[in-house]
Amino acid sequence: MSELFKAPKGTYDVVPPFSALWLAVKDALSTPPRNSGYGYIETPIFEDTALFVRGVGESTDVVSKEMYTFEDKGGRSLTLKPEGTAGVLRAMLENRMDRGALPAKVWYTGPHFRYEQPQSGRYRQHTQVGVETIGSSDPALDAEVIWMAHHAQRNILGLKQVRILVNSLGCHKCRPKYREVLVAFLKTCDLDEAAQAKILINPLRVLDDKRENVQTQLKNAPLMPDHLCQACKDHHAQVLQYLDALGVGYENAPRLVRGLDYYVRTTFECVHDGLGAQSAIGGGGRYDGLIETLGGPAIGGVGFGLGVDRTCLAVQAEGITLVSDAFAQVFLVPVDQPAISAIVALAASLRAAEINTDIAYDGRSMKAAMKSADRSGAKFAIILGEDEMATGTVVIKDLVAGSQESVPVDSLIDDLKSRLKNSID
RNA sequence: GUGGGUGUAGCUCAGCUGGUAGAGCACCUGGUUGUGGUCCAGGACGCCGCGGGUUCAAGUCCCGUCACUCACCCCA
Repeated sequence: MSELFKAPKGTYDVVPPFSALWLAVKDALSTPPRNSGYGYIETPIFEDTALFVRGVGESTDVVSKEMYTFEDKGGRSLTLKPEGTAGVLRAMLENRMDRGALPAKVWYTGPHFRYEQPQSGRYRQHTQVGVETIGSSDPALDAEVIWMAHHAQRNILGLKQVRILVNSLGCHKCRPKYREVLVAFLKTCDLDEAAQAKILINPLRVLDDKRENVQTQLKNAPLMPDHLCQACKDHHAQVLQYLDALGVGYENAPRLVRGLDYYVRTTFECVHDGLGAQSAIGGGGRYDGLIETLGGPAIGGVGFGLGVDRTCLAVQAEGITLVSDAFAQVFLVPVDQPAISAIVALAASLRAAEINTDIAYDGRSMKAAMKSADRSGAKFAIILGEDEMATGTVVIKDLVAGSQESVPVDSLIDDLKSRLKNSID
């Protein structure tokens, strides 16, 4: 026997029973956008490398060292998408969605790829549910996006240990001025090489350095919210006011910075306190200016990306049960060989009637078949043998109560439907 | 990219100071006539991550490597 293959480093398989949770989480995260006027969009898993270089920003870690870039047989440089926004905006522009009714709002889900050192909650392939909106600078839209994340996490999934951190990063007018003030301050600090390098690339990122010796030095650092221009200040105040009105509990996080260069004004991150170091289960913000950078008109946009993998971890960390582990509602047990073909046919008709049905295979003993029935999580076992075939009946056994009775096979579907309905109440 | 930890049956793990492998759970089969979840009996399943070295002898020591894991960094 030859050696088994393993999933590539930093990747994992979504398999039962975990996959049921996975699907439920994807469904939950996409419910608010589906209820808020967002259309579904699906874009290629790879794009021209230049799209990310220009869109996400050359100075970001994502672009400078984490991209899966390759050349295809036609000599094109392509990159597996490391984040969702650039590709979706490209598609919206290419499909002229900027010319129609604005704002245009879309949601999407799919895998993203980053060449990183794997760690708990950090993978080389991870899945996000995201939204992007273009064509509005209304702070109500910023608030809507944040509310959707909050609603999905807090209300639909029932997560309790999530916090939403909100900040404003200013705009292309006020940020450069603030940046100078910040750099001047940082130069007075005693920082190591890594931090010094960040001052040159993006000094704001020094602010969210986790190391204690760095943080203590930054105690009196100038903060962006205190240096916003009037327009940004007004916008931010509006967003916060809407969030209050919507009942979204948030924390002001004046040091929150995101690693993607395109964010402007509103920036937010959803962190979960039960996850260890990789605590961000979602994040997003406004990216006015990015659409122009990608060749589109001078219109604004806001969006978010919510991590499916990390949200699953959060759900598990809180011990929340979203889905039952039952694989079937009804399990068919043949008593003897002749009953097997009858079981196969009966299963098909129950399944066609949308009753979740499974059967025993391989002609094993009835005891083994009953054991499988038990394990399937089904509420009822249907037993069929010689006697039943002769009389046109089947035996329905309630696997929880242990009771059983003989019923006519003709009315089985209706019978089961009412029994299943009753057992839910 | 930088550090720490771990790598033994499907899963969780035991295996003391080196002498060619164990438990629990899970799985399969039985416990006479067509019945599960409890119980009893039996059974199958291990290149002890991989490669090299030391040794008469290595799961056990040394080196390397890969993978997993935790943290920095970064982010979902």
